[in-house]
Amino acid sequence: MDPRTQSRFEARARILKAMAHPTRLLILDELSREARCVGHLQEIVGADVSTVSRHLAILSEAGLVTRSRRGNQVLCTLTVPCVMNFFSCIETVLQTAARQSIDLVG
Amino acid sequence: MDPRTQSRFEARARILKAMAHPTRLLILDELSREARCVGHLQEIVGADVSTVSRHLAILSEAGLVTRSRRGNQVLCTLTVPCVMNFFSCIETVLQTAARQSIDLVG
DNA sequence: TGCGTATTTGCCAAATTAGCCAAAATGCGT
DNA sequence: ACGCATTTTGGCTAATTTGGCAAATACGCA
Repeated sequence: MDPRTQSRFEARARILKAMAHPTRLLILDELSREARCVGHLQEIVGADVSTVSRHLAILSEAGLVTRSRRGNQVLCTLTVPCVMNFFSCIETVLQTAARQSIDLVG
Repeated sequence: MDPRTQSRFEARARILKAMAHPTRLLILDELSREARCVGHLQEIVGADVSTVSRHLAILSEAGLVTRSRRGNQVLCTLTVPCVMNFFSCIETVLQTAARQSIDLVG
């Protein structure tokens, strides 16, 4: 395969991989409404702060979230808001799957 | 956290996780153009057939691809074409990241 | 039934991921 | 400089993912 094509798919996969975790999706969802500091996100997520910090590092590395110091704390911002649009499509996938299950049963 | 919210994010994450692999993205990309059998996809991917079959199983389980027997072979179809739309947004993420790198250097 | 082609599954080793605790940073206020 | 609040990193373990080979399965055809 064309190595350029190869690396384009790898780049895309890296971003999807960064999103592909319930906690990280929750974080993205929250940040799509408003920029938040790590502590706030931790409350929502309900896991160890270190865990949340690691998730944020992953999102940051993928370019989805930007972290900036605000004195004592770190403010997290969604860099590319459009990522949330994808979920309307995702829902379609889920609904299609559900409908097919119903078809099988009925 | 609300368990209903929890499981909604888990469902979304499962789908993203299924997409989050270069080979599987390549397969989805190919299928977005035309339905293909496993052997054809294997040629494009260039990995062991068993590996491709496993990737297809993952995509199928996520509800992204449907597999149906056509005599000797298995035809793979993209169930929800809109998944490919996401990539325009992904490209935005990549470009934003690239632009920021340039800003840092320049 | 037996053969050849197409696809899936069992099994295994290597690599990656996720989560927590403890420890280190980072920055504010005194 | 010191204590306090906030965030990140080191180190560890358990679980998951990936990929290939070999074996099994599914199907069409003679």
